[in-house]
Amino acid sequence: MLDIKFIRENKEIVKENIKKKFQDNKLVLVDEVIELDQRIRELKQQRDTLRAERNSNSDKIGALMREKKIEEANAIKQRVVDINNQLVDIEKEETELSESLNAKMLVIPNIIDTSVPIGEDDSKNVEIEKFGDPYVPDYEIPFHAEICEALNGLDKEAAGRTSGNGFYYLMGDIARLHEATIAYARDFMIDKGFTYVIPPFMIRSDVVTGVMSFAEMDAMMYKIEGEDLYLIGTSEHSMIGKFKGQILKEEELPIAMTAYSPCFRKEVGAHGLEERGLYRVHQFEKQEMVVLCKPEDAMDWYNKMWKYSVEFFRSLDVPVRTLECCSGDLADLKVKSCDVEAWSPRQQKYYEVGSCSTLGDAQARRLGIRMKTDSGNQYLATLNNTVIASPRSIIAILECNYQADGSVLIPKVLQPYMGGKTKIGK
RNA sequence: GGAGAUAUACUCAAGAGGCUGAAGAGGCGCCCCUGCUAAGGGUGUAGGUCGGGAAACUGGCGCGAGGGUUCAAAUCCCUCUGUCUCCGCCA
Repeated sequence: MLDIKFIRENKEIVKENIKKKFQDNKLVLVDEVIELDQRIRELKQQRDTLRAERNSNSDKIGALMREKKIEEANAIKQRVVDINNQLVDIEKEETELSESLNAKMLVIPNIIDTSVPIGEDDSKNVEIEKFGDPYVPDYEIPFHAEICEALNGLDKEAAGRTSGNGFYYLMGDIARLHEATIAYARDFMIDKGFTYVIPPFMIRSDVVTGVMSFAEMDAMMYKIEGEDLYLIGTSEHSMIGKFKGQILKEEELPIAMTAYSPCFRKEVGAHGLEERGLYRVHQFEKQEMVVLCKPEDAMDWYNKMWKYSVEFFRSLDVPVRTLECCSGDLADLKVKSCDVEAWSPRQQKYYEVGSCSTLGDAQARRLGIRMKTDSGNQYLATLNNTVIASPRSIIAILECNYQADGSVLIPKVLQPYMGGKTKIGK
């Protein structure tokens, strides 16, 4: 969400930005928003003048009542009743226009960074850099679910019976590997100076609607029946919700947190979950980075954060690349975003394991997250990035460490989290 | 889940329909005394947020949130939420 003042003063920039995102159908919104804003401010003036008159009259009534001048007081009362009647209409129009303004403001996209490549859809995303050698062994690597099953580590059939498609039982060393990656990710981020946080895994509807659109909500969120609670789709929901409506002190910033949470997603419209796999499932666990900082520091944090992801996967010996999101593929709230993709020696291509984004101050403006400064309050920048999402991430570990004999070597950094084990299988 | 208490500005805290943008204190500024620390006295000061204005200034809103009653609500009524205490239940 942009600042209405910014739109007023930078109409052309906002329009240009919409074009860059190939959303020309939204161009009309800019002028509509400016007109609405103009009209609303006029109404506000009228409303406030009337209210001021009412307030001063009410004071007079109070004074007259004390002096027991009932007649005079009653005459003024009638005047105030008239004012109140006028106010009803003005306030009604103001509310309607404000709602309309707000709805339009929500869909005007955030101003993207000048460095964002221009392109219509994800086919125009740009590979930025590769890290590590995308190695392909001379023996065949099975599908990850088959590796797991061969190691007695996965039962999707049973999960299908208990919970349906998109669920899984992880077992034995595979379950332990899953948990080890999360624990290692947690400690990795703590070492980088991030504060470890375990947030609520369910949030109320007012928080949900604050952090996402209704369309996203329908497609992602599970609702608890009979309660005003939703299962979180990512810890970002409760982590950003934590600060909703808060005014922070400048000296508290930046706030760099690494949150653990299970994540629950309906994945409606994901066109059928990949049945045998762990790639897209309804339930997974994630270690996340969430940063709140001053707007001027956002780009530094952004660059730091995606590099942490790269460093993290490289410490597991998984080759990765960074893929920058082009303008058309960038969500409306985002200023800049890139995916970190892991190498799959089986498919011989990279696939997404994490996503790093800076939202500028748009998310904070929407949620009222501010910082107190000497010259008034300022909206903060918010950023988020995946450290690791498992079980998706263990696909990379399994494939990259698969041996010809069917066993899987455990990356050195994970071994302490696996009780010293160096491999899974014989 | 039951019963009760409570929610006021950076903090503590008064307030019970109009004279309250909100006493008082801490805090903060300046001055004095003392002087290794701690403390004491005097004096001054602001207050959140959204509009209008070049500015001085000015208006609205605002006392957990949302509604309602009233000419007028921090104060009365309703709903919701958080926190605390007790009881019950349970990882």
